[in-house]
Amino acid sequence: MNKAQVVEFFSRLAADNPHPETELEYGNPYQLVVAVALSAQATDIGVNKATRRLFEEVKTPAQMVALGEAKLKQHIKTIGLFNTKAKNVIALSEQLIADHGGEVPADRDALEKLPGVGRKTANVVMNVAFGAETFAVDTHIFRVGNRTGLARGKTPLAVELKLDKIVPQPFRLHAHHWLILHGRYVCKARTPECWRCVVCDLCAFKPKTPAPRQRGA
DNA sequence: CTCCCGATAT
DNA sequence: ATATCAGGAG
Repeated sequence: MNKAQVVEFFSRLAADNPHPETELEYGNPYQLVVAVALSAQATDIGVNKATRRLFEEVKTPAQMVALGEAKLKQHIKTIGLFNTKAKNVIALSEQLIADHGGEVPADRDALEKLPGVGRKTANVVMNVAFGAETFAVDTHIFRVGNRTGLARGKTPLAVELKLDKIVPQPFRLHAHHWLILHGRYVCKARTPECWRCVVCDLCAFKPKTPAPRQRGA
């Protein structure tokens, strides 16, 4: 995909959704960190379902530590990997209190030192909470980048670095959300819905099954 | 590379 | 029944 095509790619996704946002629910940067940490290998809908009640009583690291690991597990029991996530969230909260005065650091390296926070989660927090032009490559972006030919790589990090090179202004701030939402609702893992994709003509992927017959159309 | 792990879509 | 879901750590 050449430069003009990349611009066209994002122009269309932007026209489709001018103000893309995360679908994770949170009230402050701390809750965002927790929500994203909980979202590994789980759906945003499933995470929101659990955090809605949790975040009513827990808004700070201190309140999370006070709640305790056992009660936290009960809150997030419906999310996959809940044992390790509960342990990480408690430890992460303790570390925020000990090393950062209970605040979320606006620093990628500091974020990555938090238990349960890797490069992808740190990139999400930097982008959503602090407006940094980061590219958080999750399962959706990894798939969309490789499938379309926009940004190919064998690892999420490789795709991230590729995106950082090729995505121009004024798309850099929201590129990662445009790609995620596109991957979640159109360029799906199992059954990509190419017949209603706005960038299908720019895409390297050619579906074997055509658009389904619509009733009355 | 393996393990972690419930809910949902296909 | 199985693949997939805003991954990270050992």
